[in-house]
Amino acid sequence: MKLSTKGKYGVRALFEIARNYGKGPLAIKEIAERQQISLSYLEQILHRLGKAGIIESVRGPHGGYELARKPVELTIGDVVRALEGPIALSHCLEPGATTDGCYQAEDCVARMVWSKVGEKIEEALDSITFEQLLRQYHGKDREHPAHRKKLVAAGKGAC
Amino acid sequence: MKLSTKGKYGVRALFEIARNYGKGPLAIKEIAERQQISLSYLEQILHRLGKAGIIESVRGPHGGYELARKPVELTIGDVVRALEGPIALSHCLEPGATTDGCYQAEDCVARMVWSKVGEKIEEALDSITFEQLLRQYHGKDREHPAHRKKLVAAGKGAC
DNA sequence: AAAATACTTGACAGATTTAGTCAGGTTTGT
DNA sequence: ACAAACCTGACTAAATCTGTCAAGTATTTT
Ligand code: FES
Ligand code: FES
Repeated sequence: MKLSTKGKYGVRALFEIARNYGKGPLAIKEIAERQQISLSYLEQILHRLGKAGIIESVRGPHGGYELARKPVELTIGDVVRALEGPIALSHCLEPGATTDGCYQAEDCVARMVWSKVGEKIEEALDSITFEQLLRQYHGKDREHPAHRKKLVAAGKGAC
Repeated sequence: MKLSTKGKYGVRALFEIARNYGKGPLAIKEIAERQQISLSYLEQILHRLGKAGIIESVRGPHGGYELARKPVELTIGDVVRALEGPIALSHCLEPGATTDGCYQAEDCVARMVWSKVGEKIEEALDSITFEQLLRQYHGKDREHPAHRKKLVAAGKGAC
């Protein structure tokens, strides 16, 4: 039940992009430095977010990435789904799952369990918008790259 | 955001043990057959559940496993925690996490997010008891080993 | 037009985790 | 004593994760 770094990095990167909302695109290099994420890896992540319609890219000098919608319309759930795939605790609860290799419906005791829990997770993820994050973070500007760098060097724990 | 087979098999195995509640121990071989789980692998799983105080073992002939508490006092959350470790979306939200390599507290934007979501997940998991599962399953006895066997052979999807 | 900036895409590899096997051992009822 | 049944730890193959790398394509500034 851990999140992969993709999801965690994605939220952190989007947080930076969201902070820049309304001020034009933010360069990927800038994001990578502020959040101490490998630039090459970040490219992969941002590309996925682009395909999911969460961010838009502006090419050429002074280009970068910007939010495709207002922070209030972007939830953590959107990001996690884009980066980690659909929230389904079991394979047969995924959207396109076939009946083959699966009890489906009332025959399967476990299905109801994982389905119910999955719904709660989505609810929780979708209840948090980037607007809220921005508001919560307003003013506090203590997450300096240097600090983050030390953490990443330590190896474990960064979220 | 997938569950590992440990968690899924664990719930299925415990479901069988719970069905036998009050009727003495159930042999591991029996469980493995009914749920089509590899016997050797199941040993690992049951051992963990034993260490977690969820089941008790009876050794010797006619031995087996039985629930250590009443089905109404056993939740899916107990099982998942025992088999997949503490529910913590990020490493630094685990119980014994140190401050080293981690912002902790209000400095970290992401912390609140993953913490809040984690709580909701625990809530959902802990709201489902095996009593409920037994009740729901009462009478329906259509999950035959043969059927499950076909599913497992199919490779994907069993939950 | 050329150069600079920045995004795009796909292949690849090392580390880690998962899923499962195996080979013994120990305990206990008959 | 014997057999049924659990106990334990080591081991491995496969999958996934976490990045890296290299060679593109697109856009804007000068
Ligand atoms: S890095 Fe540990 S709380 Fe965020
Ligand atoms: S096996 Fe697919 S719903 Fe349970």
